[in-house]
Amino acid sequence: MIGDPTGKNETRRPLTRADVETNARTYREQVFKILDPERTTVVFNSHWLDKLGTDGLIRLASRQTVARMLERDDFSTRYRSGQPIAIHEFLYPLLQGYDSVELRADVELGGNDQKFNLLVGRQLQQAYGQRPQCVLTVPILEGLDGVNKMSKSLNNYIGVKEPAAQMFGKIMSISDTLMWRYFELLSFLPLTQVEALKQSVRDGANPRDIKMGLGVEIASRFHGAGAGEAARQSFIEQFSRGALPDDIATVSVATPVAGLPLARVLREAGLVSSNAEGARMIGQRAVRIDQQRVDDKSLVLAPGATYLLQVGSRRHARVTLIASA
RNA sequence: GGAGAGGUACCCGAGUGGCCAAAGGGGGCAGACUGUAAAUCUGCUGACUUACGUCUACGGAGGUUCGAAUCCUCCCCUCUCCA
Repeated sequence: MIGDPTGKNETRRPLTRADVETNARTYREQVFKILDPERTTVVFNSHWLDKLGTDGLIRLASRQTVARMLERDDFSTRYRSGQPIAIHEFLYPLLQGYDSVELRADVELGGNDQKFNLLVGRQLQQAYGQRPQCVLTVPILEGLDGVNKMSKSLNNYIGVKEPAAQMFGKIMSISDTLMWRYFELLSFLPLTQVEALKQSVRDGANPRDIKMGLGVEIASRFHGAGAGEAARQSFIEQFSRGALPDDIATVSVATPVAGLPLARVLREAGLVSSNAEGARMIGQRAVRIDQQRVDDKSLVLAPGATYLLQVGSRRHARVTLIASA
């Protein structure tokens, strides 16, 4: 119920039990996209941490010093700059390290931002008379923005459960520079081949096409080879030729006989978050009905018809206006 | 425990009685240009309303005032220095 303070330059608030359970469910779904469920055991550290009690916690805490804690970069930064560090944040690495003790871990895998926590695990294992685990860290992948690490809360991520077309599209949206980083960290291509691709771009190849290759590889990995190639095809259809995606959501909107202003229809269809935003989008010439650009904010749509509505180039819905009493 | 500084929209940050739905920047979104790249230019960026306008919002609760982000009281929180 303690969030990892890693990388956060601010105090982390404790999570509720319900938060943890929902998160765990999601993690499980995601990780089994990659790991074999038959050969995987999922354990909750609450099994042993709940039993720890005040006594155990104090014993555990006695194994670690404040000086050592402050070696950690984000803690020392915050400490020096006078920002608060709550005590429970010190507990996090301790408890995570204790997991290694309980599991008698041989290897712990984590992002390189986890190095400190992983090393605490080694130290605690030694303190409890165990052979310290090996620690394997991997570089952290930057998110789609190329700046922050990929994270859901920053909305700069590609989800492992997302449809192939969406994965492909997101890969295409990253910058040409960032693409190489994704090649290194995500692609199974040997680095020598990645280097060869870089050279080909320097020799005049269109980076877009190289990026498509990456998109196919990623989409295929989670959805099968056919799906990756199909994603590439529909991407070309959609964006290079201006065609529409084929998986447009269909929505019904209850409409009074007198009709509903376009901005509200957009809101009801979930294409914008408020009527005001809808009106703004219309004003900015971002809205299309049946492929026709609309800039009349006072347009009212009558019930009984189905329209293809678009906001910008990425938001579409097929909307049926159903007469309501 | 003592002294001081501060809490403004997604973030940073200006604003010390009306011209404030609140400067400026960042971020985001949209348009142009493109390759859903980068760079650049332009616009938008609280909600409801076709609109006039109404409501909500400057840490919280009260108060002063015709009128408060701005003044007063109490409370909460953060930071700095000292103990």
